[in-house]
Amino acid sequence: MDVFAGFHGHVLAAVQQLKHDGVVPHDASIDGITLEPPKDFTHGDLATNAAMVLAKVAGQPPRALAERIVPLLASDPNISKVEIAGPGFINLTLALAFWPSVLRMVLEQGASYGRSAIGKGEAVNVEYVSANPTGPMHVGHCRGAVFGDALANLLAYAGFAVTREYYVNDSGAQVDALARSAFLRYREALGETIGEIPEGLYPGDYLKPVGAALAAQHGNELLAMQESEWLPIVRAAALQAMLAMIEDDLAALGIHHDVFFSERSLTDGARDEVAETIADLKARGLIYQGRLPPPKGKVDEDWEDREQLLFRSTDFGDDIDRPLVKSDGSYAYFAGDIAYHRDKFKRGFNTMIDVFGADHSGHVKRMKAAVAALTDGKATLDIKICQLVRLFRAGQPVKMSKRAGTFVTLREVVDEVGAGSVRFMMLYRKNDAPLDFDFAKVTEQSRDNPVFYVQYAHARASSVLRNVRETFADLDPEEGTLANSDLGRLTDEGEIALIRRIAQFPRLVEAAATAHEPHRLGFYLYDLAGDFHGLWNRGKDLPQLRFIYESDRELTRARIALVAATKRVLASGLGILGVDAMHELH
RNA sequence: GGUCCCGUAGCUCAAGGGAUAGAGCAUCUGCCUUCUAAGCAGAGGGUUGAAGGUUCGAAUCCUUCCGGGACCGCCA
Repeated sequence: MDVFAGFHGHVLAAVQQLKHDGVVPHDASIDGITLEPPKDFTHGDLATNAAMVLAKVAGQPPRALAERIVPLLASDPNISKVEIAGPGFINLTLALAFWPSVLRMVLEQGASYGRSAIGKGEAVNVEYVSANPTGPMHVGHCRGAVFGDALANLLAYAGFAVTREYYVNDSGAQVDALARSAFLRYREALGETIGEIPEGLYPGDYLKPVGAALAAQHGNELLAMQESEWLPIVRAAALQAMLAMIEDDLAALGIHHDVFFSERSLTDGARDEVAETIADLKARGLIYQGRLPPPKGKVDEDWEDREQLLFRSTDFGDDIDRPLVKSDGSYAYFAGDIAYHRDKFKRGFNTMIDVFGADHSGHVKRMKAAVAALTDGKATLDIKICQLVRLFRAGQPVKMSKRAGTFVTLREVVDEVGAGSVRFMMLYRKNDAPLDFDFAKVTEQSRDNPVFYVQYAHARASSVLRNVRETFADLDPEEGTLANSDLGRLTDEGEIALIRRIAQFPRLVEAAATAHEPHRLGFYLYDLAGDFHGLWNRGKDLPQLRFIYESDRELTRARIALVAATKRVLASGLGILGVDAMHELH
């Protein structure tokens, strides 16, 4: 829980008092009132905008109103100074005696420090990756995969009941093409010369083992069958192999899904979920037969003006209504996707998050429209778009071409720089901004490489905890024991700054989870590492500031407690990002 | 043509509607040989693409425009 939550309560109580005194109307909204650490610490430890928010309804200038609030806050012994500043901010400076309580909390709570209950156990479905099961994962899938996984971690940490889900597009032309490709490999495995893989099929070597397995299992009996007979058999085998490969690739990045939801299962079972979904929409009056205007701009040769089954998605903010059935009578992909999201809702998810690549940004409006329509607005769908990743090698763009077979697989990237570095870099940027990934940069040992910088801080903290015994053999660097140190000995500006940063962690987790923005955690960890390294560096010139200070055992003990708390928060934060916290650099 | 995203220091990027817009790199000026580790400290550097609007307050929200990217289908 937020270590500052109690102070927010004080502010609200003060406002309540003003209402009681008739200074502020009773029905005045307090929603906009915040109490948060200011960007600039010279403004104090916490600042509230209460006076500015209430000024209008109270009919008083903000600063005058602030004058009324100040005395109501000053009585708290943990608050050493209350000031009015700028346009009407009320700045609180916390008593020096407050900070030890924060450290003690970190050390006592250990891995739980920073966990939050704001999720209230609410079920959240995070769907990510969902790459077509027709081949190995390539580097383009990396970002969405890592983003979705870290977001899921973050939400779980904030108290949501998270389900990690992968939508398997195992229905449609591309998996039939996969089956035909595998069938060629099967014939190849039986000794046939198959020559070049035809255009439109998958040429990769990764289907050879699938062909070989089919040959081992079926001998040449599939050869005698019609395509309509062998295709389902080969398709099932190929899909299974592809999914196993994908799961393996994801595991290399530390990613594991709870549910693999088959698109085919929507129509393959006893019931046709897509038909039910369309009937559902029809019952709501959202389905009609109609014509769409031809696409503007780009001339489409195949465009055919025809009457078709349309979903009235424009009622929910989409740009045009969307067709659900193709001219050959089969369902459009979108119809299945709606049925899938309807299924999520039926499974109890009122909060859904889809992580898409930039190439799917066009689907956002229609998907949100569908969810709004089918759930009467009871469910929310947030769609996070991950922009492109551009690969560089020492500043030079890496050229990739699927045709030339020079595209980089996810596995290659992970093998070269390590899962931790890949994950951190993929998260060290807002999801909706493009990202440059340089192989050279992420392995560089410098401040310029945030992965290294944060890892190094954790390793350095670990090292201090290991080494303290050499000076004070009886000093136990275990968290629970350190919590009893005389933490009031920590009075240096740099030490307080570090504690202050550590104190931010819980609220940062909550803010990042609420905004669905895991990247904030990456930046926070970089700042935290910076504070820690900075303090270390000051000990270089000033031995009396060193963590291990030979002439003062109790001060050392307090400082070791600070190091342990720093290490703990670094480890927790890295854990949410899914990055290993290293105890030694190598 | 339309939709979405982006535009912030020389470069790469931060910044829950809050105060004097912050980091790293690069540049400049000093210092330095390690509590095992990346050398450190300081300085300069900005009309937040432009113009309007909303409000106590806008990089952030709205409108229009400019520039860059992604996308547009009865594919999946």
